[in-house]
Amino acid sequence: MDDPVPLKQKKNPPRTASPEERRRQLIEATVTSISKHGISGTTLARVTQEAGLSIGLVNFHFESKEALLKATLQHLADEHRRLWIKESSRPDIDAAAKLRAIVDAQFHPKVCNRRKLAVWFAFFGESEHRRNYRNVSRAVDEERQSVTAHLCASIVIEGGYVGVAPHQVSQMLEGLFDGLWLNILMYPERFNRRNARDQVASYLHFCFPRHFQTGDSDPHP
Amino acid sequence: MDDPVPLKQKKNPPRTASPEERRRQLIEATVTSISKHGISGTTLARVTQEAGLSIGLVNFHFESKEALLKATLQHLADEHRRLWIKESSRPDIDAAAKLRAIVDAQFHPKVCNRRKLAVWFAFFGESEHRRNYRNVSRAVDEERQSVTAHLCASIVIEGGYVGVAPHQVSQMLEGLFDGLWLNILMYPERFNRRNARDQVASYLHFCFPRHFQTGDSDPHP
DNA sequence: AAGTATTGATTGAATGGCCATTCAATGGAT
DNA sequence: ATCCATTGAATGGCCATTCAATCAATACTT
Repeated sequence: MDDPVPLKQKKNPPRTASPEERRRQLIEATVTSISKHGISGTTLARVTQEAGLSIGLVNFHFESKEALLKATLQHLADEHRRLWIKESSRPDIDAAAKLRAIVDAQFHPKVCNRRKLAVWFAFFGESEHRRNYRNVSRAVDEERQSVTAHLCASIVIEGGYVGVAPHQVSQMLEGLFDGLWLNILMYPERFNRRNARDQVASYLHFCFPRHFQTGDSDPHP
Repeated sequence: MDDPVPLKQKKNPPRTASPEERRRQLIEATVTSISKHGISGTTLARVTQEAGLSIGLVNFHFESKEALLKATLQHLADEHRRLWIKESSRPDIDAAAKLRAIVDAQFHPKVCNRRKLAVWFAFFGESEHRRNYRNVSRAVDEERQSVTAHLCASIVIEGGYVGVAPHQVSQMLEGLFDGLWLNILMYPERFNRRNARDQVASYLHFCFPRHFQTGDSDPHP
């Protein structure tokens, strides 16, 4: 039983069943269900129906509903981190461009859409799930703030700005990100990705006028 | 809270109370329960136990759990609105002071504490409750943004500021308020009322340097 | 190749627990 | 005596989880 299995057929054609594929399907269905019905309205029956699978599969591929939720959160957190890391790690751009990339990632359609925002705020909404969120995202959140703080520090030095505290700017950005996300989720007619980005841009223009131009887009009707 | 009445008598607390009083008690208990257990963990059994009343009372004084939740939200919204309206309506202060008063109200301990923030975010977290939130708070939220926008416009004229769009500042403030609330709720060691206020102050200092000094406000933990 | 065993994935009915709501009975005030 | 407030057991519905049975794919045997 602990013998290494001879895997000469690694390239097996898709079996009628899949290992990781099922988990992915279930997580995807969970995101959809949470965005429509909230966490408490997300029953295993709904998730599995959404995924087109039978109800027993959740406790087979995940140990419990709780574990499914945690995996869903982890999935979103990974996806988000990958996005801003990728864009802001390019060696060919300067600090201001990297900071801009982080902002853009925050409001990238892949991450910042009502379906996924609903999931984030679902986890923010109950203390039990907030604990999960902290476990999963605290390090990522702190990492992002730390990175932006360093970028701000570089920009301050580069531009010789005075009276701008990098750490404070980075904390402000963290607050803004979450607040604009909430506004987009809550009042989508008044707030959207574009003017959220413009808001942030206008703030950065105040902080670093020689590195950030003020928002270019037209006022939304 | 505590009555000066002798405590250790078996039947001393009034056995029947006015409907208003009972509603208040139940709403208070609901806030406590939601902050501890979330909305889905807030069962009528828990609420009534917290209030020291029997379970049947909720459906007597409110028509349903749903109605109790709505009333709780309304209660918080009213309390919040009363606070910033009161402080910012004083006729003896100028626009900048009024704007400062709105900011202070947003982070006043009576409103901005983890117990009540948890309730707000509980309602943000599920689409069904978000609908309730919108019904109850949309007008208030828009009113507040409108008021701050007008105050910003006054300040712009007064101070002759150029390149500052009042509406954009007010939208930014709305975003900041929510975002800082969330950060305080989520990471209370890194974010608190005071530095939240300082964050906002530093932003307003950028916008209106001659009207707002950078965060040197009186300590108010 | 064909047949058989083994392992792993899938199904959904059954189980037991929790919950909002109801309501008949009781208590207390006027 | 009447009316309103209060109580909490009973009801019925929903839900996560379990598990025995079933099915599919691969490995093993002849």
